[in-house]
Amino acid sequence: MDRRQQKTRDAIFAAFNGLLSEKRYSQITVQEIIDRANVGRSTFYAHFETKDELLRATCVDLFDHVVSDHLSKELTHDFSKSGGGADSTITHILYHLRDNRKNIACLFTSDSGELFMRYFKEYLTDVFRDKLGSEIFANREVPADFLLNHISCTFVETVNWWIRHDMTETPEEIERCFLAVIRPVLESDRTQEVMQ
Amino acid sequence: MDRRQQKTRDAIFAAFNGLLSEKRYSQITVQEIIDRANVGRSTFYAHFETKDELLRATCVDLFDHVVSDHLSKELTHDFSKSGGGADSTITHILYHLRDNRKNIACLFTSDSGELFMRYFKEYLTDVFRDKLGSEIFANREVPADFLLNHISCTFVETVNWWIRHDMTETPEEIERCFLAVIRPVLESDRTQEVMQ
DNA sequence: TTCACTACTGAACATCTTGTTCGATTATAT
DNA sequence: ATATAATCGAACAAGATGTTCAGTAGTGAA
Repeated sequence: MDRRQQKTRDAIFAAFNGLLSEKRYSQITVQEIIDRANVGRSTFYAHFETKDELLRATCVDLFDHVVSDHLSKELTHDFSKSGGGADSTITHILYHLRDNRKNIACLFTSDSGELFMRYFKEYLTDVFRDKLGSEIFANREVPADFLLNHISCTFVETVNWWIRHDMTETPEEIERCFLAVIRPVLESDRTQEVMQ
Repeated sequence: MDRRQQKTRDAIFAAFNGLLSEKRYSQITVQEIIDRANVGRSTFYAHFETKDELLRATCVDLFDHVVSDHLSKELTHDFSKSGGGADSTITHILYHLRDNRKNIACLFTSDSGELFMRYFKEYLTDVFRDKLGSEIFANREVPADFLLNHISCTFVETVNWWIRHDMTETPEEIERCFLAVIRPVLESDRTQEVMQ
């Protein structure tokens, strides 16, 4: 990729991130972004069709950064009775989220929050679909995509709750909360299977 | 209240609802609303400071209409093992939601969806806090407000999933899905209490 | 009915935002 | 060195927001 493109893109991201920590998303104008990024107006629109697309791109970048390191691992282990704890994938993701607190908190709060959460959910749903063994969703009382949706929504809402608490809890405690409301669901059906 | 005020307010709500079923929230302008409501520009701003406030007021009206009939009942029964089914409060709320499908679906989809869901969650959290016995949240492995948040988020996400499925499932099936992911959580701790 | 309020009207206005266009300029890769 | 691609930035049309204000007309109470 042309260095100029990369530079422009980086400058826009940086400007946007800076602004995002100062004011609410809907208050940020394209004008402010290009002023701070020091790029021409037409250049901005050559890179992003709308401000929402810039937000989406920002989110995807962030998710990739936070999650990608752990994508190689299977996630199924985390949800099993024996899994979880300090070395689990989920805990690592939570640590990453806390490290990126400055960026993420301002995306979650204010009025970009809803969009951010939607993007986060969509991203996580894809991750969980790929990385959770399909047998987890099989033979359930509820439709597979309902359960998948429930798991990713619950994760995002858990993180959201954490951030609203200023991330005072440790990642381990948050994982415990998350698993406390997800595992019983997965196990309750397992029980049924055994009982059948 | 002055009849004129009420008339104006109703006209604005009606116009807004009509527009909401035709186009996305962010595409709707104040100009269109006042044209259709047939009120003066300054009148609109005398009633609502912003378009978002109008949306919020619309949502609250809707929630009250959908939920208020059942606010007198205790909700705790729904979550118990014996509760639920055709005569439960939750099923009734789901029926109401389906009856108001035309209004609600267009609030859920499109770009008002995120805001709508936030308002819905806030509203439901208040309802659940008041109407669920406090003992449900006591002595849990997870903080009470985490659990409360989880329940209301799960309900809203369940409804959201339902609407994305064009409400093809029956309210009873949806209640079953909702309870299938909530009850095991409430019971898993109960088990712990017994084991203690 | 009268009368003091209160709400509505609607045009006009300043201001801001978006997204596009285009000729000139500058950096890049080979 | 040169063709190519990216950027610049001013100018523009279109349209939205929110305010102001003088005039008009319902409303409720006496």
